Amino acid sequence: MTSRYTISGLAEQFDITARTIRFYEDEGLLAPERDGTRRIYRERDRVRLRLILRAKRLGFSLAEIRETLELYDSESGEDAQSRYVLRVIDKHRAVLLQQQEDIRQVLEDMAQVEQRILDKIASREQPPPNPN
Amino acid sequence: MTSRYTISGLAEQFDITARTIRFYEDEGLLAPERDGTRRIYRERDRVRLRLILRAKRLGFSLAEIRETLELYDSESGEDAQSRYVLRVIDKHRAVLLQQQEDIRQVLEDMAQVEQRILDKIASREQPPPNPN
DNA sequence: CATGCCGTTTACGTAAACGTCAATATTCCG
DNA sequence: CGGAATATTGACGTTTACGTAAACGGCATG
Repeated sequence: MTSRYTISGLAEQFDITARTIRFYEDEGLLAPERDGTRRIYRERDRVRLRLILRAKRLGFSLAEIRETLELYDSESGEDAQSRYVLRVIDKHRAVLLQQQEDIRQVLEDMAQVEQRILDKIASREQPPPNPN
Repeated sequence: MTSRYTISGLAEQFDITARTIRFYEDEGLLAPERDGTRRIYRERDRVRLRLILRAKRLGFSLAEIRETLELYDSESGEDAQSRYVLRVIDKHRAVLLQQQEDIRQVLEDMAQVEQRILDKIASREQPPPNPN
């Protein structure tokens, strides 16, 4: 019952092409099992793919995503390695917080443009009351 | 006193290269004045550039950014045009909200990885109390 | 058995976003 | 005024993230 997926199945689920999934494998982002030559994707592959696409929507490169996945997955046996990972996490967090701020700013700008337009439309439907 | 900037000045301010700024101009994102052959950037160019870089940090392409800037800047004289712009704004807003959600998810995942590591470190500094 | 239909590998093509010269003005500064 | 610094326009190079096509294997099915 350990759910198995075919490449075209996964592609359909995530609305991407099989080519894209194979490419991610070439780039070391996925490593599905094989049934002979055929790729077989398990649940963990699906989770990974979801993470990848999420990061992509935020504008990260496949190289960045791969490195991050490797790092976070690493057992980080040694203490030094653990502390290194913690520092990287902090850096990533900083980037994400910057993005949150950027989004806030853009939403704000958009709201202004929207308001300007709404005002103009309103001023045509209902001519401005003469402040007399 | 209407502040003027040289290309290298702007480049330094935003920590990008002059090449990048010229490229944005080629792509129709900027249109500075000229003093003979030399480019002169005013405050509005600086604001525009700031917007551009903000959108870039969110992963948008220069083409998308250009279209958006053109659209939002357009006087949108006709009513139909105005309503179209409003619809586009709504679409953009949806993308940004999705990104906010993505960021939340990634931050959550990161926090889990971090906690896992912190636990491991702690378990080495202070061996676990025997639940006896 | 022929014929689709997936799936696989290999390889070349492509668009985006600059980097990197090179050659040629301009301008600034002692 | 003359050299260094800065700017400009090509033009070609590069990386990323796939698209697209070719050539082939396996299997199910009418």
